[in-house]
Amino acid sequence: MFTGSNNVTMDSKGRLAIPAKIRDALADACGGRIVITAHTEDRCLLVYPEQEWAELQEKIAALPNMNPKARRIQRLVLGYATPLELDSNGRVLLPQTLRDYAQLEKKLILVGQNNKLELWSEALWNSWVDEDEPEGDIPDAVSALSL
Amino acid sequence: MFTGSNNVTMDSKGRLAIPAKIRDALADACGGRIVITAHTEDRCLLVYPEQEWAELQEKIAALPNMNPKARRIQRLVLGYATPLELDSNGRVLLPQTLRDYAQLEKKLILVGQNNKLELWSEALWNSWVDEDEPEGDIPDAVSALSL
DNA sequence: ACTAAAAACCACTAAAAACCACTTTTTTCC
DNA sequence: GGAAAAAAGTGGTTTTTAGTGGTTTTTAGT
Repeated sequence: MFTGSNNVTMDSKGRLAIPAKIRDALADACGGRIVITAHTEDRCLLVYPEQEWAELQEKIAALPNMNPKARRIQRLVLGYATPLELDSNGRVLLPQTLRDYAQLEKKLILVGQNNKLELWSEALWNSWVDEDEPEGDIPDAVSALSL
Repeated sequence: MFTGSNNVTMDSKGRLAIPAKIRDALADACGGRIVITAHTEDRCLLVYPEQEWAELQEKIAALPNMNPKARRIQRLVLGYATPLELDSNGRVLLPQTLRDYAQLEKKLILVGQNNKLELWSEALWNSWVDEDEPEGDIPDAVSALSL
């Protein structure tokens, strides 16, 4: 399980060093075989261990694709999904299209989210943290929460 | 299965180099024999392995063609469908009518969508990605999703 | 038969992948 | 607490492969 956040840096070739602790967790979870894709609701990337991804991929592929909302999710999630492996120094090379989608530059934040990780541009992460509370319905499960 | 997206360029003759990884996947799936046609809901092209296309073609042909929506789908999908082969350098030559339909210029994006690929003009892809969320019904299967 | 366009072929350039070396930080042992 | 060793992170170099552009040959149409 992944928790906690890390500052990471992307070099000029788009290589990203995975922090050693997360690297170990990934080695346990999936032998370092991961899939990175787009988040549909925010401009950030999702990092999945291979098996986690396989389950999600099936669910997404099964959505009714004449529905616009479902088609949007399919296009983005399947369309950006890229299997990646760590190089000999524990780095991954992020494809240009993923860098573009999440507006990644040098300074990034890698955020643990239990079964996956999120990868944000530091600037977008900070402005998301500063954002006002979202409007709209609050599900019962959220109202019932007690931190 | 096709996932992930690639920047590709079309040269002045309308030739399009298929990225090596996708080329390999296509070689497995269909020996490089593909069919390209129009997408009915967006101005982009669909790239199918031969067998996938054969199945789809039957379904489309079987639609009730007194219905306007069905007739539209038939005209576009069957009408633009073109079998193509890769040249010795792994490129396909896109017919002018397909280029026109999808407003393809030099810079394109090739997007994996599991059993097929989508080919977009980079400009149209970017404006689609930036578009607001679609209105309308959200299927239960979508609401229940958790990325 | 001649012209024009399209297909096949060939050569070069550029980008990606693998490799290697160095710097900095952390940990352990004295 | 300090020094040494190990691990982690960073950057650059080389090699290979993929992508790009141009040239020639064939085919088809007039």
